Amino acid sequence: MSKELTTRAADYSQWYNDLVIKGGLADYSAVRGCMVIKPYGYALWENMRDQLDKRFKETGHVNAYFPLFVPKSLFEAEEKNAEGFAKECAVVTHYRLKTDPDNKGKLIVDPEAKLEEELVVRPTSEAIIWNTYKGWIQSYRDLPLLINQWANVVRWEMRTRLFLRTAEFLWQEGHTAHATKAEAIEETEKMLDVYAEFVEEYMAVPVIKGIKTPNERFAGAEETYCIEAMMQDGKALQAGTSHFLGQNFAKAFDVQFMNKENKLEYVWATSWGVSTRLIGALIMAHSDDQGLIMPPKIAPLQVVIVPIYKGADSKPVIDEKVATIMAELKALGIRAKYDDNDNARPGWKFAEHELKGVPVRIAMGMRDLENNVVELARRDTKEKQTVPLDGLAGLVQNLLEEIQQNIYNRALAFRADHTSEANSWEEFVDLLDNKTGFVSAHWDGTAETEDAIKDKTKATIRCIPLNNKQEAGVCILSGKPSTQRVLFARAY
RNA sequence: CGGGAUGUAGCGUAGCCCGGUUAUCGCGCCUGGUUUGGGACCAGGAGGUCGCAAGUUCGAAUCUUGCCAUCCCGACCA
Repeated sequence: MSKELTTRAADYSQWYNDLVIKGGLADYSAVRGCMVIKPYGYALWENMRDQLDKRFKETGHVNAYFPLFVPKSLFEAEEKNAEGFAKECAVVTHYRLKTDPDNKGKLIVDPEAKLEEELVVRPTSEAIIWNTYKGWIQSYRDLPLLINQWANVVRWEMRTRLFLRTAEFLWQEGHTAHATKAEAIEETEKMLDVYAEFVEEYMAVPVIKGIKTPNERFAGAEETYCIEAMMQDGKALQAGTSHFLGQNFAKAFDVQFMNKENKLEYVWATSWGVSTRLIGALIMAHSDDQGLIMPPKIAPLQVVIVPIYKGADSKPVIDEKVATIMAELKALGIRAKYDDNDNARPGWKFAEHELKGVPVRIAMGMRDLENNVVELARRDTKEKQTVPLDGLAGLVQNLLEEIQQNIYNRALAFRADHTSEANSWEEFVDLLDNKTGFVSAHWDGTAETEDAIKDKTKATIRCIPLNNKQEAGVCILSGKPSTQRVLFARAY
């Protein structure tokens, strides 16, 4: 079969790629490091985007759109931010092509059409946005400014992976300006909560909320908050970040406001983002060797109905019954499809919908029709049951909720199983190598130790969990005193 | 970007070492028929710049060089 998947045990990376490609989420493109998001994958993204967008708006944000290009002089204004991204920027240097005089039918960059100032293709939009905010903010009455944009960004990565790290990706980036430090920090934390709630409740992926160490901090931020998720191979994935930017960008772009006391002050900033990388997290957190497993709340398709018929006579009878079921499902807002394509037989359809991760499948044949029942199958456990037609829609609705909860619980249990405490270096290394997952251990708080641990084990500090328990201990590597444990893991 | 591997029809592949008729097989696709409760069967058919570009040769899927892409390991990666 061309649709055969690599198993997780055989080759986890290949399994992941197979799911993305064969599950119809995305395809490789003609551009290095860039992918085509196919309709099924995009439908998933749209569902995720719609939920997030709703929450952003509920928390007082509005959407806007800023340019793809950032003049180099603006880009370099905030030094740390510029430095952090410099190595992965695509840069536009010319604005015209012309026909090659030496090679008919080919085009060359017109050397006459060199831009006076290079344009950086945004790897993130702080620079262009803060340059704009300068003109929008004069008074405390203009604050807070709470803006989000849905956009694409480009980061010229050396090594790319479908959804997890592509040269171009889709995301949202919130950029807010506040009158006080406290309010900006509150915003940073609020948006982290929005992310955590969305990822847990809709994507059914449990996350750890925490803050990054200075080493792992966003370039130009005072503090980076993050949510960290765990994949089925025990590796961590940063699922979203929310940054408290202090006054760094306000100072770099000279954004000041007049406060109530008629004094000029620099504004306080935040930025926060999640990307199509979340789709990678979704895949690796839930799916199995048969294919994708979509959380019902954001699944492009929640229910698929497969007719089983012998001869042309029975099909119209089934069609009629299914039309009723479809109407009932749609009345409850359930995304359902009647897969009556005659080219494929039922067994093929079952396998295909399992590959695509459709949460619930309903099969209906004459046998069922006579007994007024259908076969109801759930993707997460592969369990099948025969249920009466009466009250089917309600039952399906409950089942969708149960599946959502079940895959969350499953991921949570996996994470619990793969979260350990290490109290010695030997134990630490052993856990990372053999148990994988998060390892909670004491760290002396220095960047040197953090780097040394990374060099020796490839594990990084994923975060210092919020509201972390304070306890005296000694650093796993240096033996120096420590006041708290931090979460280590190998990560994507 | 460094090391390794791979690239032959939509997918998976044989052939490559040791150059030589019309590039192998399976799945998928098209037509017709029979089918349909876990990836159907029969018959007929279409589909190939052998990743791309140069080179060596009378002759290149096969040898050489460069490039591109994917995977693995590293570096890098907010």
